[in-house]
Amino acid sequence: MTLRYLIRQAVTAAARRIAADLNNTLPEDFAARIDYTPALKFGHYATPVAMELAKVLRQSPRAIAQKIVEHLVNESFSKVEIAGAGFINITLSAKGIAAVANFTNIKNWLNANADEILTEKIIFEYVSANPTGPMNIVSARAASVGDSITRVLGAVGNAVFREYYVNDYGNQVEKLGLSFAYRYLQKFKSVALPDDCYQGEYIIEYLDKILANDKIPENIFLSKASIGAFDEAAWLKNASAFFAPLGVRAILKEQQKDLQAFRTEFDNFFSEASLHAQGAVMAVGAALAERGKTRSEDGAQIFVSTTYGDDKDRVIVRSDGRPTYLLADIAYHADKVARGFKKIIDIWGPDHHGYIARLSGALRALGFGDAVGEEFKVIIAQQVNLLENGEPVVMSKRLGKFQTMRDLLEKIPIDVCRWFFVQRALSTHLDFDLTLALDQSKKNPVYYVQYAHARIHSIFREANYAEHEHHWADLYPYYAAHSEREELYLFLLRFPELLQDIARNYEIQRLPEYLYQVATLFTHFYHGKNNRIKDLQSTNAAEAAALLALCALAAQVLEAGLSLLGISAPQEMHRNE
RNA sequence: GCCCUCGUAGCUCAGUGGAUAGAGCGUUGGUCUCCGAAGCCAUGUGCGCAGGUUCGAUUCCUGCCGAGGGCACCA
Repeated sequence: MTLRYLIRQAVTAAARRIAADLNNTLPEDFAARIDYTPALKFGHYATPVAMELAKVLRQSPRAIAQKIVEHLVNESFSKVEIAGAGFINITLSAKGIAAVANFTNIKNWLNANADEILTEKIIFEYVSANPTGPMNIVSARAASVGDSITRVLGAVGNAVFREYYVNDYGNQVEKLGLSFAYRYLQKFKSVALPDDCYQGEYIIEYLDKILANDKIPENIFLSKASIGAFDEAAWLKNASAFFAPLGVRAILKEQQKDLQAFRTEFDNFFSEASLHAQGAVMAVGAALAERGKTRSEDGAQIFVSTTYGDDKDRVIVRSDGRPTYLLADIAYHADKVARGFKKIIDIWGPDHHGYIARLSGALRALGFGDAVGEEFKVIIAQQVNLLENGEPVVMSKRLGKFQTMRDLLEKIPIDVCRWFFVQRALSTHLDFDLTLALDQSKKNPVYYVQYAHARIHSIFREANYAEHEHHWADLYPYYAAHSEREELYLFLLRFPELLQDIARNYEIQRLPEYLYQVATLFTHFYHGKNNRIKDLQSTNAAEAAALLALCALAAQVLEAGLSLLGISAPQEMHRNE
């Protein structure tokens, strides 16, 4: 249980009783909002519930607050008072804190709090870059954020399945095959690469690997002899079809390597082509038609997405009979529903935001979302601007400039990359300052947080402390009334509350913010005159032990938090100069 | 034309509708006989403009101004 949960239960119960006394009933899902106080002098937590209920209960906020305060006489609270227009400020007693802090290890505590939020079977799709080239910086951002959010979702008790959708079907793949074919042909003949082919040099690298490792069929294989007289158009067609799947495979493999280097794991790579092969794509089109959600126009089949708030209806089967990408995507998401997921969350690139209305409309047309607890959510990953010395970096590989996820990783340490990407809300444009990430590394927030963690371990070394279990529930008397200790301790106890919030709103940027604050509060504690553990060890061993336990809690929170962000928590820091 | 994101301190940005709006960088000045100075302390008259909803708006809604991105029977 978390402190906030304890208070919410008590305040909500009090509010219900007061409403009942006034012959009023609060909605079933009513729960009092519990906030943090701006400063400890106001208490530990605060609730504006009296002000929120003033209208519905037809009483003044202060009158309601007064009644709630009377109902909150409870051994868990040492002080409950009204402030301002009707805030109720709550100070927990040592007993109340002990009841919550009765864990001996932060990870056990996180697991024990799973009942405080709705835990669901979630499928989380992110990155899903086209298998037609190296991954770009937005993919790196989506990888960092998506991976961290899934770790948080898991940490608070959800079953999360991480999936990557591979667009290994359609025009783009055909173009990829054609690009390989032309690059192969170019080895024997001077021929220009068509404009609609992938221009990147990486195609040649992958081609050379394929030529070296795969068996090339006779009708595809080229030599100086065969190049003399042959049907180039026919050959291009065959060669494209041959190279396309091999190209996809090779590129996907490289993407997976990059993702691993980015400390991003997936449970599954889902092939779009497999949906087409099963007939699932056309089947879902038929399902939409059966439900009366489509119409025909010029031989094309059109999904009436305007019924669901879209700007215009969308083609799902072209007039030539081929399905559009949208229909495949609908089939893919219908497949997620069929697999039993209750929450479907996607991170998409900035060019896909127009797709949200039509896809969520299609899911609703198919019946998903009618049941309580079913949810489809799309988070748009906005673009990333790379800056160097304050100037935008031109995104052109041809000019030898910076562009890919791998380029980034080669230049910037992974811990810094991950931190920078999760530091800002995914839905906002991000300026990634390479100069700041590198040159000002000493002022880099990620190092500040890691440094705090390393410093705790330095204390452990100095104090000859061996890590073991602690019973923090009994130690609050050592922390109360010492502002640096108490602020640190109470802030650390918010950790699971924060993770629950992130699991609900996906705002991962709050985690680095919190960790930075933990590092700051720890540093304040560390510099406190009465907090010198080394001195206390000879004068008051029990107090020294209590402070070591506080340090251990801080270290556990920092380590757990950094780990959720895919960032290392070193026990010693070394400058690279 | 429509859609998305964003206008908060000199700069980069926090701030799930609440009590004196916060950090970092930069500036200036202090600070290592002391568990790590990647630290600490001091130093600041800022929510683009106009309405609306609300007991209460930086936060939600509408309009305007400004910045960036996106709008296929491509994927």
